[in-house]
Amino acid sequence: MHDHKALGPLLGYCGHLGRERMDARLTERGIETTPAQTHVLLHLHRHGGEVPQGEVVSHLRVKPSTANGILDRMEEKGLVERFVSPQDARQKCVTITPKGLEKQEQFREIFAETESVMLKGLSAKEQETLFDLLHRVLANLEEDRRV
Amino acid sequence: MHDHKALGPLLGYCGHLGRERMDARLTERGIETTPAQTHVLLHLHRHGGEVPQGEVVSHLRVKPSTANGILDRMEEKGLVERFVSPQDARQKCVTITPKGLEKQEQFREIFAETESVMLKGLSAKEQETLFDLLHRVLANLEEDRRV
DNA sequence: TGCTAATATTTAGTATGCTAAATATTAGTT
DNA sequence: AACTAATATTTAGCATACTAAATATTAGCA
Repeated sequence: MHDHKALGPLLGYCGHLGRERMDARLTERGIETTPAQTHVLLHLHRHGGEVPQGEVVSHLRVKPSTANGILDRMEEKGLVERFVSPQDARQKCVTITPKGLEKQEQFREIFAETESVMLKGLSAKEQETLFDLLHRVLANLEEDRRV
Repeated sequence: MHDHKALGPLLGYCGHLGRERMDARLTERGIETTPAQTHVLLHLHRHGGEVPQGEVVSHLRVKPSTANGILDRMEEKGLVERFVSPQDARQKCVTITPKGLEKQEQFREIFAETESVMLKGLSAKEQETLFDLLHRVLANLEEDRRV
C-alpha cells in the first residue's frame, strides 16, 4: 500500500511528510503549539479574532466533538476564551487571546517556508497543473460523497 | 488554511476525503476493520502472512509505539498473532490468522473502487503527470528531512 | 569475558480523530 | 401555548498518532 502505485497512499504519504517537516520546524524554534491548535489560531486571526464555535468545526473539517476537545485544551492553555453567544444561547463564541496571537505570528513564517520546500523545482506551469489535477480529484471525491 | 491556495492543506484535504470515502464503503458493507488494521492485514498478505514487527512499523510509517498499539488491538480481536523470533529474541514476528485473511479480501475490492473514484475523468497522460508531480514533491520533502 | 552501544519492543502520558448518546436551546407547526 | 423538530455543544469511549522513558536482547570491542 505504500509502494506509491496508488493515488490514495501517495497523497497520504505526501501529506504526512509535509506535516512532519512543518512540525520539525516548529519544534526547532521551540513553538509548542500543535498543528490543530495552530490551525484554529490562524482562522481566528483571519476573522477578526472572534468566530462561532461551529465555524471552527467547518473550517477544520472535523466533527464537533473533536473541535470541542481542541478548544478545551486551548482554553486551558490560555490561547482562546469561549462565551455563550448573546444572539443564540445554543452557540458559543471563541476569541483569541494576546498569548494566542503571538504563537500565530510565529507559525505563519514556518507555514510559508514548508510550502516553498514542497514546491521546489516546479515551474509556475507545473504548479498550476498540480493544483488543477488535485482539485479535479477533490471534485470527484466530493461528488462521490453526495451520491 | 483550507482555501486550497496552498499545497499542504490541499494534499491534506484530498487524503482526508479519500480515506473518508473508503471508510464509508467499508461501513456500508459492514466491514468493521479500521484503516490502520486493514493496512497491516494487506501487508501481511503480500508477504506470505508473516513479517517481523519492525517491518510493520516501516511499512505503516508510524512510530514503534503506534504500531505496537495497533497490533495489540488486532491480537485481541484474533486478526493476528505475535511470537518472539527464534533468530533474534529482541524481535517479534506477526502472523495473519484465517479470520484476518477474510477481512483482507473484502478490503481489496473497496480499495480499488476508491482509487477509480479519485481518478475519474483523468486521462492516462494526466494521471501520469499527477503521479510524477507528486513524486517530485515527495522527493523535495525527503531531501528536506535529510538536511 | 565483560562493558558499552545499538536494536526492538513496550509502557505511560498526551493530542487528535471518530461515533453515539446526552443536554440545551431555538424554530416551526398546530 | 405546547409539542416536535432542528441545531449546537458536550460527554463517554475507542482508535490512532506522537514523545519520552523503561526494558530486554544482541553485537562489537577492549
